Amino acid sequence: MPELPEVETVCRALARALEGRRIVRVEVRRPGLRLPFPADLAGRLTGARVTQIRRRAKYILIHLGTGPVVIAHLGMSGRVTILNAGDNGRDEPPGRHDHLLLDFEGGTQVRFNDARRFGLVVLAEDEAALAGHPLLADLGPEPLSNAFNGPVLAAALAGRKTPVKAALLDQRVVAGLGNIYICEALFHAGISPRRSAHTVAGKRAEGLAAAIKQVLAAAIESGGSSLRDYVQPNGELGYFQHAWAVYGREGTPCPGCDCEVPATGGVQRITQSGRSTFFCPRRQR
DNA sequence: CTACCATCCTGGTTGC
DNA sequence: TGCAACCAGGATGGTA
Repeated sequence: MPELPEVETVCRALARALEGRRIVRVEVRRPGLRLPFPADLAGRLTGARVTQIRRRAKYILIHLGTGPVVIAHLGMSGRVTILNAGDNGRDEPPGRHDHLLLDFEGGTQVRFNDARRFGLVVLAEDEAALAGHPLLADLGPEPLSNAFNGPVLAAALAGRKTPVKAALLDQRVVAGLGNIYICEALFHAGISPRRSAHTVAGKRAEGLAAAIKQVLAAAIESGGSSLRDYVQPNGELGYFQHAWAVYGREGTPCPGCDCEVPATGGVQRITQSGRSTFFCPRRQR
């Protein structure tokens, strides 16, 4: 589930539920995920008050006043559930993949669940150390910010011979995109995922930057995309998956030109960088 | 420096 | 129905 729109949705829900509230209990249920949990994670968080929750790229940042900043990433399968006092399941015991539980004053509990354990939860010492943290230091611009536009994108792609699809997966080019939204943005921009990255310049880069912003904004508006049983932290389904033009739609007619590519009968699926790419070879050049 | 590949893990789906 | 193979939203570290 978690590319930028899903992480943004999670951050907004966490901010609404937790900002201003104090952590009263922390349960760490395994040694770590992709990275080990910080030493004494429970001790460092217990008693702290959440001052602000923000997103950077696909990272969730939980600010604790003058204390450390929690840096969390959902990986491929990470989920966050917010359970308020009286909610269904609030008193159920944690499941096998509920690795971290945070209890807040007022009875709210946050569960960090991650079946595949590709996610992570680490700490930056304080706000001053955040930007320079190794996980964040090399990230490219936020795609929805003014710092990201056609010329900036073109500059980041210049000199790269790799396919533009692969370049966009590189978080140093632009932060927060993943496999799904790259396919969607390339489709809306009419650019082939196979096109060499450095040839996306000028007007093409303008169009791609605009398509990225538009697709991400629309997805956030829809609460993100639900894959499998992904739900927002409040239990609601995101529904942007119904708006996908090409992702997961191999063999269906291209919704842009309504063409049926003779060889395959519509949207094609290829493998790039070991991942599935979906596109319309007629509309995307 | 770029580019490609394997790898970390579990679970759901597909195909025989 | 059973079971094996394959596939999945990400990121990194090694090798060429």
